[in-house]
Amino acid sequence: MPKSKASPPSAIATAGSASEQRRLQMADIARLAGVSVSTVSRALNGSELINVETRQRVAELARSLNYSINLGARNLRLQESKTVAVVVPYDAKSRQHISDPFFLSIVGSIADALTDRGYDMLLSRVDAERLDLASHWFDSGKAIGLVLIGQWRHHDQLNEMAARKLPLVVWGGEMPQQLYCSVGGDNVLGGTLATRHLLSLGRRRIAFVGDANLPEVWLRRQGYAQALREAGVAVDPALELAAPFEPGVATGIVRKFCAAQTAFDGVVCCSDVLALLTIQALRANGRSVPGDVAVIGYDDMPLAAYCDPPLTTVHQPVAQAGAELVQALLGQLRGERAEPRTMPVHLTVRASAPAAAG
Amino acid sequence: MPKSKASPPSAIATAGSASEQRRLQMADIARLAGVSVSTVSRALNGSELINVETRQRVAELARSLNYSINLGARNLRLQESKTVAVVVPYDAKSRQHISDPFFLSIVGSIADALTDRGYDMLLSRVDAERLDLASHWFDSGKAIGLVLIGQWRHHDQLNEMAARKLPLVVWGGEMPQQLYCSVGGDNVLGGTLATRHLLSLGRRRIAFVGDANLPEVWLRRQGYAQALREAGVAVDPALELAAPFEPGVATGIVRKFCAAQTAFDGVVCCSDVLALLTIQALRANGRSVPGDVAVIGYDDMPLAAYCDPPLTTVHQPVAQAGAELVQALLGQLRGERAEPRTMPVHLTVRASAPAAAG
DNA sequence: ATGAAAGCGCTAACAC
DNA sequence: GTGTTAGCGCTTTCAT
Repeated sequence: MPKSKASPPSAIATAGSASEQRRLQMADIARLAGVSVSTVSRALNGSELINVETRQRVAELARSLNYSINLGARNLRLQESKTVAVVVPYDAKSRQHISDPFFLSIVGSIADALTDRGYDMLLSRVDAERLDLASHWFDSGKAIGLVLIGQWRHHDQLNEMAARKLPLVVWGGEMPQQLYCSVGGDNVLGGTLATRHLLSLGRRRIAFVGDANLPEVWLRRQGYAQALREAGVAVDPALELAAPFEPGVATGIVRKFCAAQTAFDGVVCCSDVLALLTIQALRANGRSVPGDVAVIGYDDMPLAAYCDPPLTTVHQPVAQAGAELVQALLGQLRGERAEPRTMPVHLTVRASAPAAAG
Repeated sequence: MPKSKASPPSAIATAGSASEQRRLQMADIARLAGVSVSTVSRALNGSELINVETRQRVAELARSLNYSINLGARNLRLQESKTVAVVVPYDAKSRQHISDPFFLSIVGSIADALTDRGYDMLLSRVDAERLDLASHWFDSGKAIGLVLIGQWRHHDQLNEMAARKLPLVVWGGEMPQQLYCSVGGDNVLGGTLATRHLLSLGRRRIAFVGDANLPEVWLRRQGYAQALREAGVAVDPALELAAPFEPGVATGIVRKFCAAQTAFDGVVCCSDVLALLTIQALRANGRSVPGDVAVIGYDDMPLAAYCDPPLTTVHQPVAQAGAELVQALLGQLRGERAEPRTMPVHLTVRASAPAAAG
């Protein structure tokens, strides 16, 4: 059985006195203030019922003793928990953690949005093959809902989770027959903008680098193919390279592709990191960027402007992303129907695929 | 008052049935299994006291209903909470969030270490000027301890927090008269290795870029100065540039420095991002890297190898960092005296400051 | 305006 | 081996 209720006087001594410091609780504050526990509770919650003078005295005492309400107990009583779980999938097979700067930026953006609204963020990783395990955070009451970063290959698992009425929002692309709420950039538009830009530079042999098993990449490829068709350029499967986001795995694949005979004068990459890998591989083969091959990245990560060459890239609305994701989740919790949301993206033109001359 | 204990039969229906789904609890499982709540509790916790057959039946039932123990209630009862708060300070003045790839890598590393040991991670940001506010997570019982990423300018606040007996570990450098437990790379060594390398390339006018108000940078500068002295090169204050980590603020400062008359042929930067900024500024001024100026970064961020030129940089032990930080924190919680820990670093040589010829 | 008491969902000592 | 019961620290109804 836990520590007995009785406690030595030293328990209420100021911080740092003893090495065995019992956590302060309302009863202590109540005793010191000469009021009841309920009064302390009300005072600390700013209840109008309590005399202003008493309220301030209690608040002052609590602050001076560094007392904070025990949120576990409060939440249990109130049946709520102001905590959202943010889940970053990782690839267990390649043992590669998802450390793409873009995903980390999204996490930062969510952290901000949650903080603004007074929520805490529980950050965890989950095997990308078992996205459904993420529901644990909800089932155990630790979090009131989930934000998942990316759909990966498991559109189906996500649909099941949504069917289970799990409060869930996913950063990713909007797919046909989707039951869950997704928030993401307009991937088709992104693919189109990048491809059109390369076409406007006179490039005709345009490669596409990214794993089309992922919904977001699949959509970007739609945009890519569409832009090519618009321009009367045939889509050539030989120019499509299925490279995953993890640099460790992608490096070899990209190098082999760039060293092969396949001729191309432009590349649309599905992340800035992939663009960087591609540029490096091209140069290693004596091809210049953007001279021989113009390269476009995706995400517009914070470092994109500081690379050499600075990356032309599809800018994703990271700053808004957090707010949108959080808003969608909280809406769902209020019982609103959570519609998927696709946000506009734009092309940020830099040196790796500069503006057309003239 | 919260929902009454009485509940309609529908409450125990399988997931996804109703839109108003009450959370399952032990009492439900107990009723369905025809046993008492304590039996369920024991069964789910794998107590040897319970009949194997009963235990499995209960476990099976719980799993099939997607039941998870309410951790809030469990923690309240057990007086523990398997949650660690990881706090990333941000610069409120410049409104710049700390998004340096290195700090994010450290967060990832901590996430792994915590997951391995069965702990959850509460990630939050705090104003770098008020690091002491981070204690809230502990005081409120949400977390059993704190991991702070970086000391920033507030060695003093950290000392106070430690004096208050807060379970706390800080990623950063070990300073004189330090009361808190720090874990970090050997910054003096890092500064020395970088500087010596530049000296070995024949460089003599070596600049140092970083804000020496930060303990880690201060230590690196010690190493820098020491290496110069060893080589009989005078330390020239004109070659020291106080640039902060935030790219937004640093960019202008670095550009001005590179555009000025000050002559230098080597630079030690205190982060890879600063190195990138420096390289860009140098090139903008018609100076080549590493030809005219050899540049060394710090951290060896994941992208360092993919930049152009790939960065020579001081490699920080990120992978170990999480494990060390977590181990130190848990040790403290077991009452062990938490000694600061300094880990070795090494230089990763790449093209921005290549190996000496021959 | 304040206090007494019940109970949030769980665990574990104590019965049997 | 299983049930009964008393709290963990808090909020809130109800009584004063």
